[in-house]
Amino acid sequence: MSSTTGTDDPASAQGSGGPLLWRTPDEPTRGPRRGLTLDEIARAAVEVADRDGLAGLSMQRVAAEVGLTKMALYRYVANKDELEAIMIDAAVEEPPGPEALVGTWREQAEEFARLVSDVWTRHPWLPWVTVGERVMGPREVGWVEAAVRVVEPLGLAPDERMDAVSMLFGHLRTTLATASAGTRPWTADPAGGSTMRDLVAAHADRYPALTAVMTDPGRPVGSRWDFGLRCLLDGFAAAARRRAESR
Amino acid sequence: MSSTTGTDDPASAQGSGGPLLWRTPDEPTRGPRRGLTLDEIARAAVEVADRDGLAGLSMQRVAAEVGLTKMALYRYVANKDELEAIMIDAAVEEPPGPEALVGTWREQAEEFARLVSDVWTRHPWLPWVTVGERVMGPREVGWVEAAVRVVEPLGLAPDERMDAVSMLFGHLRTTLATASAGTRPWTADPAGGSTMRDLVAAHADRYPALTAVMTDPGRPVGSRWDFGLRCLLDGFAAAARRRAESR
DNA sequence: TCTTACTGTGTCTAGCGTACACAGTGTCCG
DNA sequence: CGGACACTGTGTACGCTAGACACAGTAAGA
Repeated sequence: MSSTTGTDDPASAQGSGGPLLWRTPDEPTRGPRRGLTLDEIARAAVEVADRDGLAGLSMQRVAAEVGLTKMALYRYVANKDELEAIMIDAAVEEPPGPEALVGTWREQAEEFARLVSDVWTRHPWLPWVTVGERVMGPREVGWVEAAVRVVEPLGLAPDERMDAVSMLFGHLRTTLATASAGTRPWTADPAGGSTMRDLVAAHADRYPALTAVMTDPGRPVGSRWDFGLRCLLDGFAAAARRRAESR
Repeated sequence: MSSTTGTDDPASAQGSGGPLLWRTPDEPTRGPRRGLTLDEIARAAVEVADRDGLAGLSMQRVAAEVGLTKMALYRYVANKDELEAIMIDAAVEEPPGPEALVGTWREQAEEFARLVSDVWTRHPWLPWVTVGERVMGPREVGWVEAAVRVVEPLGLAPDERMDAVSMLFGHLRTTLATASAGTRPWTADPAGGSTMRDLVAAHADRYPALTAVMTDPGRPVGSRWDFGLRCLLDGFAAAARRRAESR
């Protein structure tokens, strides 16, 4: 049952994404050296995704990028999910440390949102892939840790703290995912670009409230981003006030 | 250029998801009658997705469900995206009319969230598929219309109204998408179930803030749902106050 | 009756993830 | 020093996907 089994599986007997993310496997003594490191593969995969999007990411393409056969990749990762796991943790880079976030909790939150936005804009596929049941890597957990630190001064209950962090990430994800789809954020959330505007205009009688909204000239995108984040942080502040009063 | 071309394509010369959602194509006079209606196909597709999830949804499976060959489906829809479009609009059902939402804007918002939650829980794949650049169907637009109506009394600017609606949908999506993945919402957002708890516990020194959060017993799920929505609506209220004061 | 438009079927391609057998390579042990 | 053996990378194969295309059959208009 110990590691003397000498199996082929790079993620031997552990769930996908498990050990590779959190533990450097002990190097084998026998056999040819590996031509690549996991980091190189992760970086290549990130590059492919940056260039061709998530849909263009295939074992084939990544293998070609690093000069390997498709099947040779399976010597490094157990399956595509695990590849995605390591490339996510490679793409998110190092989370901000305590020294990078200063000032009031609100200033820290705004700065944190800006930092996440930076990374997720550099890798537009990130907001799409960081949903659902996954095993997070150490760096990604580090980002969550940083977010929890930011909301700590609010004095919320532990689970409320986590909920607030979830909401913050969710908001950023929604905003950036739709923004990266080439659409204006607000038309995109459950809509689809100018087509939505046209459709609403063509059925103005059915959608009076939307028609009123659509005929508005619209403000610069910057103020939209501010509005959403401000709403959210105001909500957190209200929750904190509520909790402080009830105590 | 008129419709006398007599093409094979069901969505002739128009982008995917276009005409089928918003316009009933004129029935042909010649040739055999169709064995099915679009609605029947949409319902079958919804059933497949409900049963096997989005990953299990393929042209093959849907075709088999309605007793057709895979390729015969392409007589009804132009491609898989269009199939998804019509099945989304079939699954969301009729949006709530003005009579269904009464009381203060806050009560209406809470009721609206409950209604969306109902539908998205019945069809757990819906929160996942209603993102990104798409053409929305009439019913889906109806839900957005209803949401805009709800936030109208707040007196926000038109684009702020739309932003608020986007945030509301985004929040519900995040919450329900992660909830339907079988995970507790707060562990799932950027995490993955109990593994996250284990990982954090194993690296408590690296993640002190998270460790503090994780060791909390946790409240019932219901109060979590309340917390998030309350935060959001408090944020909207604050925005409305801000706007009222500045005017 | 003949033409024509339409429905549904069968065949085919390109691509996907991945299971498996195998050739080559390098190290440790007898 | 000579296997034995563990390891890396390759090639082949399978089942699946979306979709292009050619064809048979059917029904209505000219």
